Amino acid sequence: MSSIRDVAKLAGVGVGTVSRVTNNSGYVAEQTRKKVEAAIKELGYEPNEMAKSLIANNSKIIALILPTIHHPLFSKFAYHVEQVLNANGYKLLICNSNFEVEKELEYIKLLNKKVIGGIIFITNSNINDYLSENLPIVTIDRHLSNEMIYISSDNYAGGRQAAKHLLSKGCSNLGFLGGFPNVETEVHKRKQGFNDFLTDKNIPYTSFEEEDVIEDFDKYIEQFWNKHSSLDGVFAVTDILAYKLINYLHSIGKKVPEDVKVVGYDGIDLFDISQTKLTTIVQPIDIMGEAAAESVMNIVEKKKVKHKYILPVELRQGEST
Amino acid sequence: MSSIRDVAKLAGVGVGTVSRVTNNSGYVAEQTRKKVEAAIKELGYEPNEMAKSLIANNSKIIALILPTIHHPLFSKFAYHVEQVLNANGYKLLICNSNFEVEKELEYIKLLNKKVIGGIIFITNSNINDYLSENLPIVTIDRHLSNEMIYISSDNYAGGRQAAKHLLSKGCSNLGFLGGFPNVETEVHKRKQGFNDFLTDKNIPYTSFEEEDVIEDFDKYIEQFWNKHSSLDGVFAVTDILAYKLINYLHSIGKKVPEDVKVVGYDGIDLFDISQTKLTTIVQPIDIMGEAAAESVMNIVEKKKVKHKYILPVELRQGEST
DNA sequence: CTGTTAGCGCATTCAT
DNA sequence: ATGAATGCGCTAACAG
Repeated sequence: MSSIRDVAKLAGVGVGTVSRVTNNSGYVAEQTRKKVEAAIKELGYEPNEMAKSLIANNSKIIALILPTIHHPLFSKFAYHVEQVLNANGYKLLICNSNFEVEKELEYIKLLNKKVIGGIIFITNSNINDYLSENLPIVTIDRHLSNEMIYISSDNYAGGRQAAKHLLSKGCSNLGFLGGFPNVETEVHKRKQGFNDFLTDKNIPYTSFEEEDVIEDFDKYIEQFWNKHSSLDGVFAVTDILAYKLINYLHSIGKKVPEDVKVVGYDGIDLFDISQTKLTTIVQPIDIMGEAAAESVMNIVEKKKVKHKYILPVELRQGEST
Repeated sequence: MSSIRDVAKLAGVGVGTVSRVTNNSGYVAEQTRKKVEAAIKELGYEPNEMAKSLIANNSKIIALILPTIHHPLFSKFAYHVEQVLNANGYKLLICNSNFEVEKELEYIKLLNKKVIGGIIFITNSNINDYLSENLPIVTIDRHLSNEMIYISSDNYAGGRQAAKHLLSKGCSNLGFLGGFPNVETEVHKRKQGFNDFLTDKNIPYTSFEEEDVIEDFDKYIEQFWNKHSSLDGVFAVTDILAYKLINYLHSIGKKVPEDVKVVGYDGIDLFDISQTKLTTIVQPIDIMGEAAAESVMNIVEKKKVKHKYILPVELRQGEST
């Protein structure tokens, strides 16, 4: 690979001039520019980005830390993040944390090592203690500190809509199927919205959650139904839980939506893979990804950043209610 | 952020010594090492990776170029690639090409710019002309040149198995539902295997493919069925096509597998989202990801590399046959 | 307008 | 065993 000096020599100019040409900065005579460009072409010269970053003391690489990229919601999110970043000359690094704090911390270190310039963070870990203020980090569905930018869908409104919808469909025995709320995330507000809507109307409902993470989801669903088999309307906190519940109900001879109606949350894309279209609260995951990308870039470039994005959700009518 | 000089000053040693400590290279007295390590801790020093890469003239970042990360097969592949890379101190960059050649070329340039050290490539583009030999590139399902390493599942065997399976299930009117084979990829061998198995036995079948990429997949499926509505056994070249076909058949009142049996190819993960489990040829996408990651790393580190990985597939019996 | 030079943070000789 | 000096490829400041 040829360096800036090779180009300078071939073009018969100084390295400063070459730098000015490749960066379109400062003055350079049209004649000289032509000579330099010719030399660049002849040598197939490409500026070494490492050297540039070393001087600029920054990196145009953004890391996306998430539990696993192998999840339809996250991979769609990642897609949109990458599209926006790339349009602005940034690159996207992916880290599957698998919920391991050590791996998350490792990537935070890359911030100091200047490998990456910023982080978009989807996590349930308690990493507050490890984070100093004013780090170029954007979190999703998580309000870590007052300083930190975060983005989420309107979980609270979504919970309310789910309750309202189930009622409007004639359900009288409502239930909430939650996950593992061991950490305080914005996702809790789904339940809160659901609860508040019903409580305001003095309508009782049952709730099922599990403090400890359970490996076997099918067992989890079974436990849920064994305890609450009289329900005729369920709000599942994620689409995947909703689908699993529907499959379970079918397996025990219950009909959806006739016997039980189910509403999910997320709006994951299915590529026509599912036969029953799920009624669900759709997050604008594309917009969320774009907002996340723009926010990190703004932090990195020290521009103004909105501290908080709460994006509107929408109920999509499917065949499960 | 503190630099190596700050550490040297605080520890009362030269920068060379600090370098020797952080890299565990050369001799350094136990006493001195302790002093240096103390200084490092006190300052929270992290070596600047940019500077290291500049000297080493390499990058421990690998790029994965694929059509879109928002596809269940690719995102699973990416997951496993990242796991292996990360275990070896490498990082993974994601690029959604959306089938655009320009974007693919842009990332190949990053190789020269030293931003990345290698590429794992999933593409249909004709990029041969742009690629010089001996680039640290591994391709998936694509045999670009004799020099280039490639990895794929045993598409040919998969095609044969699909044909054999449909016959064994009693189908007598077989069809192949293909995609857009405008470029020569290993995927063609799925059809070849299917064809050869049937031709050997003198069993006729019909084939449906489209040269130009069609945006509307549903229309594509409809066209297919309108032309070949007498089929009772179909091998769809991908799972997604298979699912779309099944949904279409249901919509026109056909029963699967009673009226028509369908076999797919890929074995994409569904997280219990689908009710009908598809019978399909399962690619070992996890192993493929791991092999891809190991291959690029070996190229980057100039170790021995196997030129070709053809990984075995397996038919998974579902409810669609 | 352009050439020269210092220095980004680090690894690596080379004396000592 | 260790400190000083040199240079990786580049940008920015400065002199001309």
